[in-house]
Amino acid sequence: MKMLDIGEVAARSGVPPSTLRYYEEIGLIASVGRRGLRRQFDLEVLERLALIALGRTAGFSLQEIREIFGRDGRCHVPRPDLRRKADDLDAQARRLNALSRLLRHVAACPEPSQLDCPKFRKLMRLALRKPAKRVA
Amino acid sequence: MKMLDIGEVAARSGVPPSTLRYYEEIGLIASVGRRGLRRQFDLEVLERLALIALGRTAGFSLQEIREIFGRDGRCHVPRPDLRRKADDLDAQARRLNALSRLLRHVAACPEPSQLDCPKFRKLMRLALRKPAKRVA
DNA sequence: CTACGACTTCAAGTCAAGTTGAGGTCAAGG
DNA sequence: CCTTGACCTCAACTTGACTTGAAGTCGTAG
Repeated sequence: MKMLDIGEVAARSGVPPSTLRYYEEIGLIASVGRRGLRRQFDLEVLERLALIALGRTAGFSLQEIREIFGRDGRCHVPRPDLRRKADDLDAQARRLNALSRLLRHVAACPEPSQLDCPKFRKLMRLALRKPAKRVA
Repeated sequence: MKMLDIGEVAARSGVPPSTLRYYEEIGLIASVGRRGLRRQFDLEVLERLALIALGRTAGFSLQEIREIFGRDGRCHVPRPDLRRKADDLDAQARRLNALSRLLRHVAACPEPSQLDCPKFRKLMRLALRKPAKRVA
């Protein structure tokens, strides 16, 4: 089985070695062993890192990600919680879309102050539906 | 014109007074004056706070938010940048949707280890399209 | 008048998520 | 043999976003 040095993992994933060590320290990834001092990773870690990056951009903390994609590739979160998180993500996605439309409108609108533009205000009310609450 | 004490703003917005002072300090919101020592805010600040919350959950830093919805309600970001940010938001929204589907699948899938499930792997590849890059 | 509660400032503390640096190990090449 | 480069550890530092605490200032109610 092909093993990767930390440098290789860094090169392929774009995640710096210092961060990979940190992630290992907090139990977010695992090396499969050492060769001398050097950590060896197998290719699977790359998928895991991609998933971690994804979770991060979705606003999950590293702790949450560890829970959701717990070491051993198994998920230790009860199913209803997962579905709730999925709902949160959907709501969040809708907010992002609304914000996106808002930004596009700002980019296009000639109105001197945005707050004076009725379309802006309408888009904003729309973006603010679902009061933007962080859910741990 | 109705003015609000910091405590009222906190009560109506859910943002604690300490945070409101902090936001004022970094120029993210402005009070319209003082009565004695006390900051007075007008109602507009509530909309601004909602917008800030929205921006935060979209992953913008407070600095970015300040640029985008710059003091005076005007935006000081060049239009192409705004459109680029909007594109980022759309991409991000798509990733969130993919992640949501992934979570829902995990909640439903009986496969002992997710990595063994072909549907999981497919959803994951899908979620990972657009390599999840943070754009300042 | 004075006590209370809601505010004020300012400095320091906290937390997550890393990064940086000093000093050490090891294998391979010249 | 000895240098070089890639790795190692561990502690300390950084940044962003707040929070906390001590000490002080108001204005209104009793």
